[in-house]
Amino acid sequence: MPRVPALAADERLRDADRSQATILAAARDEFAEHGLGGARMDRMAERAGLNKRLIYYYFEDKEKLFQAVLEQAYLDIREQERKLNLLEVAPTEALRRLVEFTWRYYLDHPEFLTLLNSANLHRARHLEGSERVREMNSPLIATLGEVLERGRKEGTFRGGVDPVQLYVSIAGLSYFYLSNSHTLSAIFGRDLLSAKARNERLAHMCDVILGYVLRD
Amino acid sequence: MPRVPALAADERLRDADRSQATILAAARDEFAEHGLGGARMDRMAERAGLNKRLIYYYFEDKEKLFQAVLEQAYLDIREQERKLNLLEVAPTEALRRLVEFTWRYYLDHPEFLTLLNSANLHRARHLEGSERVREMNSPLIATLGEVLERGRKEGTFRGGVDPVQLYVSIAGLSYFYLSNSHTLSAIFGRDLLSAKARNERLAHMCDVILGYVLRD
Amino acid sequence: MPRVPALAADERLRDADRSQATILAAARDEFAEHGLGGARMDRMAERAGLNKRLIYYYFEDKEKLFQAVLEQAYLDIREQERKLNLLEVAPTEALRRLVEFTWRYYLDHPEFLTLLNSANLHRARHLEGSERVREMNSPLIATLGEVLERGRKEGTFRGGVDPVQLYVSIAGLSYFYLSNSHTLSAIFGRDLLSAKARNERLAHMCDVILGYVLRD
Amino acid sequence: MPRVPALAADERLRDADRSQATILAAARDEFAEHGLGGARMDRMAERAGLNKRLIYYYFEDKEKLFQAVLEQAYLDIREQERKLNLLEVAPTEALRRLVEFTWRYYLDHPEFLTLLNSANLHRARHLEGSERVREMNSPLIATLGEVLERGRKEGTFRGGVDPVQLYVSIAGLSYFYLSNSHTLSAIFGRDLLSAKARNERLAHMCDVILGYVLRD
DNA sequence: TATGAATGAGAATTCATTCAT
DNA sequence: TATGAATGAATTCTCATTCAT
Repeated sequence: MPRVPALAADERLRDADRSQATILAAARDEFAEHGLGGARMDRMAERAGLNKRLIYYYFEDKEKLFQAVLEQAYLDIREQERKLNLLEVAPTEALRRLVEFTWRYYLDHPEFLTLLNSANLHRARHLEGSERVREMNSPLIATLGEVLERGRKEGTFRGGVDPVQLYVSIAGLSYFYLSNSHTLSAIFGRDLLSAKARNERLAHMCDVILGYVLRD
Repeated sequence: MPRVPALAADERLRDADRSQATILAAARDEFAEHGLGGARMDRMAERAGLNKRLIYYYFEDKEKLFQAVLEQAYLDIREQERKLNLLEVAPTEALRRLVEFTWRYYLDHPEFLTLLNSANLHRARHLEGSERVREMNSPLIATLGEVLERGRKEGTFRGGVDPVQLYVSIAGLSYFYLSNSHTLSAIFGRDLLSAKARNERLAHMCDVILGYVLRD
Repeated sequence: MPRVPALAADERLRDADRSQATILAAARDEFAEHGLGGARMDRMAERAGLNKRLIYYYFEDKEKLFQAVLEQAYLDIREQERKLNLLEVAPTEALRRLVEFTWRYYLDHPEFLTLLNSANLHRARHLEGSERVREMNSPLIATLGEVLERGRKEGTFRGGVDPVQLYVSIAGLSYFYLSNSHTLSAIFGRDLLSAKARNERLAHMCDVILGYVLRD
Repeated sequence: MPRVPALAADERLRDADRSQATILAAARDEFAEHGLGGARMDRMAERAGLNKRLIYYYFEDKEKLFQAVLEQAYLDIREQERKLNLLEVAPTEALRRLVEFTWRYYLDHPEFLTLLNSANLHRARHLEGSERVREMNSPLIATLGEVLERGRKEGTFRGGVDPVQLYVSIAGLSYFYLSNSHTLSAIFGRDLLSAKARNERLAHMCDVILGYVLRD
């Protein structure tokens, strides 16, 4: 005779999902802070407030867990990008929004940068099997291509711009600055993360990207 | 009592130097391939063909070894940059040379990228103590500043360009593309390292940087 | 409150019996393949297609489960032996039947051999409590004793043959050959399980046993 | 300036050998007592009075260690068998010696029996790679074949006896009795290891083997 | 300068078992 | 009767580091 009402099964299900999500978040932070090699399963369990064994129960092993974390990370950024509605504003505005969004996202999600770094250190072997990741990412390039095309038709943008190249450049301008801010700050003896420095960087990047795309 | 005749003092020294250099190279490769957390002292010794104990003899511990590797890496790239003689050619040509060199260097030294990534994952704590690194790097910014100033005076370059921002952008355009080439290739389903793709990227980057600096 | 109509009491029981039998068979195979130490409760559940928790529900723990498996194994072989009706044929024929049966049974039930090995590795502590096992086994020796006695009276068998010794010898001749067939095959570089080899072994064993028992 | 005399290098070597031998003995006992699955690396280290890490240093992993233990075990019994000098005595005496030796050896080395059992549980995969084991074992069969041949020529032995079959029978008669003495004692309710029982068994086995081989 | 032997702390992973329903 | 979720205690194996010469 169950003491709780009929929702029990649902509850249990929801618990399982919640546990998995908690683990995933804890793992993401741990991987982001220490890299794949430096991350500790013990610390993840502690961060999640759950038994270490449970991580293996749900994710099999460290490698598979990392893969799950990566997929989740891409899922998140691409979902946010979709919300920018780049096709509903003027092309120039669309590009500016993308540059700003990318900058903001990397700034707010430093873990995304280090996760990418780890993935690349291991030659993206964690993405190879994943078709989901490719599916997730192609819409972005399609959208960017459309923006460029509309700008060109309108007469504001130059022609012949490859959306993949442009996306990589937009991302790279933010990425290198933020991912390497520690070494760069040490090297150039100047705080690159002060509010002023950040504003300057954003302005610079807009100038660079728009300077390249806009017709003279 | 050694059975082989005593070596001349400087001969022994030369052996010592050679051993250190061998270790450093082995360590660089190991750190580059596996990251700081994933690198194994055992493998370094094996790569170097020397006893593991010797690594400790010369470099004290893993952290210090990583620091030494990093310093060596910066030393090398900055030395190569110096050879570009950017002040002896026209400003536009100087910028183009810098873009090309950076691209080329990252392409030829993929280990440099992963070393930087590792250093940043650990918040550059390996550079903090090192004054040498700052000293190494400032001349580059000074030179770039001079190039920009001469371009501006000449009338070819726009004014108000921060050499640090520009350097970060130049580096970032190559860095992101190459450092993340594995994930990007997986994500966009397109080989970013084919000869054709590489040429296109280089052309694109020159366009972006010069498009930004040149006066319309 | 179950959504399916209540089962008749005996139907539920039958399900319970079936589950227990399924578990027992799965456990027997798992113990036989991996030994007591190497057997995995998880795998048993999987083999049985039942929830792991159920094994504990019915058998309390791994040790008790092993004991149950062992008892079942003895129950089976002794029951088969009873069916030989050794007292209904001539003594010589009875012995030949026992040798053949033992050989055949070990050949068809390799799991019996490994279960015995495991039991002995653990010094038979799984049988100590079990009176059932002794009860099961004594009739065999009694029967064999009778066969020998009849043979002696008849004049075909020599006297003074201890039925326990003889039974151990009959079992041992088959057991060692089959239980160690892998190492022996490896050691002597000759397949001991080919049809020809098996026939030869059976003939050899009959010769040995009858050669010993029969009066010259 | 070394404080110990020039033998140092030898000393060290001997230490390494001694450590390996100590580990091997500890591992043999542990495997024999608990089987491959139940053996604990920790306990081996404790038994050996050496650091657990050292076991991995010398033997790589548990599987390889087991293999080394097995090879050592075969090496030992075959070496002892060689010392029997079976070709220097009369054929009947030679067989009796072999039966007695086998019995004695199994009695004195119960670990040999359980090691064999473990090896067979794992289908002798630990011997597959090992050519040494085959080499070790073939001389025994050759010797036994010669004994049988000489007995036949002499007129005391029957012809057509396969030395492999005979060897397996000799071993099996002792093996089953001793390896399963625990279950057999429990089952038949009679102590099979008392001095009296042991003497009776040995006499029985000689009777069985010689009864088979000798011409009537 | 160079090395083989040795170690303690810790890492990923496993396992029998229990909880809650 | 049956099950998915959860756990604590091991267990195998790894790693940076030190010893002794």
